[in-house]
Amino acid sequence: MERQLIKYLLASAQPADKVLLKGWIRTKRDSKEFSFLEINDGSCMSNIQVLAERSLSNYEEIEKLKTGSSISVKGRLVESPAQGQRFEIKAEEVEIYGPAPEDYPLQKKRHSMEFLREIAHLRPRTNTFGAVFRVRNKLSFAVHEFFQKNDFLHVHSPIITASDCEGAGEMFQVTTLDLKNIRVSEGRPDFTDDFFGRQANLTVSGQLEAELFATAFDRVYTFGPTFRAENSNTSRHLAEFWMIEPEIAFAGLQENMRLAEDFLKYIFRYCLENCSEDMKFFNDRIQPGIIDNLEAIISSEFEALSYTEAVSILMQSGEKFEYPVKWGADLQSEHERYLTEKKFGKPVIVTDYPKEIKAFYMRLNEDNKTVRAMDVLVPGVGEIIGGSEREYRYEVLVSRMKESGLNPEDYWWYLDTRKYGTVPHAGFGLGFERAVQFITGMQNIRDVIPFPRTPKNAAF
RNA sequence: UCCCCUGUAGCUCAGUCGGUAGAGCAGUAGACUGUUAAUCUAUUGGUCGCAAGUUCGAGUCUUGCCGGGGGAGCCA
Repeated sequence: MERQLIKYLLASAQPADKVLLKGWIRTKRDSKEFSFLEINDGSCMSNIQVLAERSLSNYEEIEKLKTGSSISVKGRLVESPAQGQRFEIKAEEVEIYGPAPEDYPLQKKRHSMEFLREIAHLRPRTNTFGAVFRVRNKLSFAVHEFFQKNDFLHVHSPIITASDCEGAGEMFQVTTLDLKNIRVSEGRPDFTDDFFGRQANLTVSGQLEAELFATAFDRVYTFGPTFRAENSNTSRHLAEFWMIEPEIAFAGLQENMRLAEDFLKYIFRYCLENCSEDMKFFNDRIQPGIIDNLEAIISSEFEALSYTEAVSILMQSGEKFEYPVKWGADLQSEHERYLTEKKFGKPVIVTDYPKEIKAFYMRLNEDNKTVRAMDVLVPGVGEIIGGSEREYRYEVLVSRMKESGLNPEDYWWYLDTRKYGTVPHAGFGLGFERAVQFITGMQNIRDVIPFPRTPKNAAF
């Protein structure tokens, strides 16, 4: 007899005589002559109800089973005589794989997210995290599907990088040197002894590599782990996270904005259509209204405005901000919140920021003051995408590097793309976990990644 | 890294003015012929985060340390 997943059993068109299912007991209700076992196998949010009667040969053991135990059930799929479910299983044989003693931490009650974070090895067995990781899975698939349908090439950008300074944040060092017994010359470790013969780090961005490939394949994307050693303690930062970075050649800021908007709408719609049961759970229990919200976003146009326009809107808003709004200063979280949550109530794309507050590789505008940057802000999460049209003019890029205190020689390979057949191009970075957060309504980014890495925390 | 809040039973939490520890769930024992977070009866369970201080007396007040959360910065 072939085992069937619970999601298919529950979706059956009619009863069936012989079925086999396996899973974990979520809860059990006993009566004198029988027990109801609610079984979940992770294939869907719903449990299937199993009726186990005293006539079963091992009923005495079944009766003692507790929440968390793993079992296999052979029996009949029958229409349920009671309210609450269409089908249930009338057990004919119950095999016990592993009972769960009474100290199983996930009892049938509400647990706090903080407590569940401390038992990250068990939390996938809860309703909330089951839904989160099913949605995360589908979302990941949707990312690939969108790009593949649109002729993008997936690039596996390196995780270890030896480029001296990428400038996107503090880096984790990668070394095989014996740190307890390190050879120092002139006050510094001698990296010529190290594995790569030079200092190496975990990547903080695949963008530079994506740019290289875009000059060959036109449209590319990376989707991989990214590492930032910042001492960030917030609900939207991780030390290890997954980033999606498309890069398109023969394109500028307009095409980039269009891509970002189409992409977000596509993956949102994909989740609504393919995770409806889980999305209903988020809508009912985690963030009321999230489904309507996403649907409204899919059918509306993102608001696009320049940094200069954003500053003037903020100054005329009459809002009392903790940090004053001033042209030239970066937008604070409260300013971004006002724009996306209060003023427009939908995603907002802010473009053309002052060059002083953005990275060296962004295309300088004619005014010599601003660069073709874009940030996509969404309600609740804030910045979900950061990107730009890239500076493709060799001389301008070199002088921007020098202004930023970088040594152009360290980037000779990057500069080569501007030297040989340079082309206008653009791209952006999307924080995958922030997208999962936005879609599910989960408040803390640590609860949308299987095993979160944050300062002072790398358990599991 | 900075600011604020918080730490009491396995979990979620209450604990008044400083007077010696409490509920629900889970567990345990039993009842119940269809339950849906099943219900009903009884019941076990505590280094009140750690350390020091004030006091006749500290879960409660003070200080330090540690853990957790929220906000800010860095960004995705």
